[in-house]
Formats: sequence, C-alpha cells, structure tokens
Amino acid sequence: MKTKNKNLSSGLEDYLEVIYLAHLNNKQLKGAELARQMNISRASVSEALSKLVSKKLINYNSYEAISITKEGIKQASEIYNKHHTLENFFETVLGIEKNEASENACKIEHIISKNVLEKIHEFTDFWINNKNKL
Amino acid sequence: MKTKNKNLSSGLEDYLEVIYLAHLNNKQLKGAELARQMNISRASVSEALSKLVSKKLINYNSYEAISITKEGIKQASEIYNKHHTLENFFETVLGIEKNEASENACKIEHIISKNVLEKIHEFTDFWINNKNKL
DNA sequence: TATTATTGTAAGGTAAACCTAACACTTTGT
DNA sequence: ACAAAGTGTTAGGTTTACCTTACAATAATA
Repeated sequence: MKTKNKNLSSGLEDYLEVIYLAHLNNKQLKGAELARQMNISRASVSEALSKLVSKKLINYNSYEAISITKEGIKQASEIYNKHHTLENFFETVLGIEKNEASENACKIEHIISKNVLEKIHEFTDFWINNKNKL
Repeated sequence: MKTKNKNLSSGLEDYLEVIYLAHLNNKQLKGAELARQMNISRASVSEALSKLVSKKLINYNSYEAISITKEGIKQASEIYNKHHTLENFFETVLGIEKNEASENACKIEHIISKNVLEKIHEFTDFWINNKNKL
C-alpha cells in the first residue's frame, strides 16, 4: 500500500534542476542531451523522466524537448536557490574557490533543512555588509 | 574485477560513528544494542558489521562487544570532528537550536569536503573572537 | 528518398541497504 | 541446570538507481 511521496529523491532533484536550468536559458533539452550532461545512460534518463512526468513536474513526449510544469518550476527553483545560497556562502564568506564551492553545494542542497538554509542566507548578507568593520 | 574501495558509504560511516562513540565512553556495545540505537534490524547490523570487519575498521566476534581498530578510530574521529565542527557552526554562528543543528550535521558530515570543513572551523573560531566588535 | 545518425525504450542485470521470518547459539535468572 | 530472554545469522524479499544490449522510432542529410 504505497502512496505518493511528496519529496523527491536527491537523484530526481538533480534531473529536475538541470531541466530547470535549460528552461531558464531557453534551451531545448531532450533526453539524450540530459543524459550527456549528467553522464548517465539514456535508459536511466528515460526512467527518471517518466517518474517526473508521473509526479507532474515535467511534460515530456518522446523525441520532443522536455518542458517543466509550474509545480516543477516551483520545486526546482527551491533547490536552485539552495544551491546558490550555499555556493555564495562558501565563496563569499569562506573564500572557497568556485569549483569546490559548487561541488559541495550540489550535494548539500538536497539534504539541508530550510531553516538552516535561511540562516545561512541571512548570515551571508550580514557578513557582506559588516565584514569591513573587522 | 572489484578492488577494495577506500571510502566508506554514508551508511557504514554512521555505524562506525556510533561504535566510536561507545568506545569513547567506554561502553560495551553489542550488535543488538547498536541495532536498537540506530533503529535498524539486527540482520542489517549483522551485515554491516561484517563489512566493517572486512575493512579492518572493527574487530568483532558474535556475542562479544564490538571493538574499534586503530584505523577505525582514525576514520571515525574524522567524521566525528566534521560532525562537531558543523554542529558548532550551526549553533554558534547561525544560532540554530541544538537538535536541528545536530540533525543537519549528521547528514552533511558524510558529504562535505575536507577543505570546506576546515574553512568552517576557522571561520567559527574567528567569529567567536570577533563578533563582539560588530 | 534512402541512408545514416540520433533518440528513446524495453528487458534483464547488478549492487547497496534495508526488511522479515525462522532458526541457532549464548547468557541469565531462578 | 534448565527455561526464558537475548543475540546473531541465514535465506529470501523489496526498493532504488544505476547499467548494457538490443531494438524501434524519428530526424537529418547526401
């Protein structure tokens, strides 16, 4: 007796994030291209896409470009914001180099709580405005 | 042609961490107790313990207390330090409540890079010494 | 348009972590 | 010392997320 689980797995979040990015950049994105970008087999992408379709986060028909739904955008942008907040904190406050900042953000974005994220965001803003006083 | 993988999975790191804690507190720890603490079946713990034994991170014989090896201590203490550094940062710098700080640390400790961790540590120290100036 | 390239999917497989049920072994308490 | 309680392992399942191989469908191009 399994019911729909509201929360996406890290994996599905990753797919959705790439799709969202393509959407932001007005890039057509097909399954094969997604597979290339994520370094994952076309077969696995195919499976993942049907999950995202059944969760109504994307629309997709074979051989057409993937499109993201309103709800998909909502969820993806949350993840994407987390990514940015983390990356920004790592770079601006901790002085981590962009690449490493991004890699760490990519992993942490899926598991950090909303509240901690907010605090990190606030702190980064605060830091930018006040670090000169130290 | 599979060779030994140097890195532990998150899961095995969790087991090792609990074993390490018992070691620090001079507590005898048997598989069944470990299962209880981690809310996992005895069967799963049994499997996990044989993996840790084969990686020479613990010593273990049925019905005896689990003991951790030198290498096990080395690896566990690294994870444990990460946990502490993160928890401390969340509490001290971000003002997160202990429980949430710990929960987030538990997840992030397995995936954050060593370098970022060090920077967080340094920053926390710096913050403690200088926040009064703001 | 015929051929080649690209794209998508189905089938079947692997590996990791978990589970329950059943059974065997060990320890404890009376 | 023996029954009850506790502990450990095995066998067999599930789920998730990958994979390869093989084939089918579509698109691009000579």
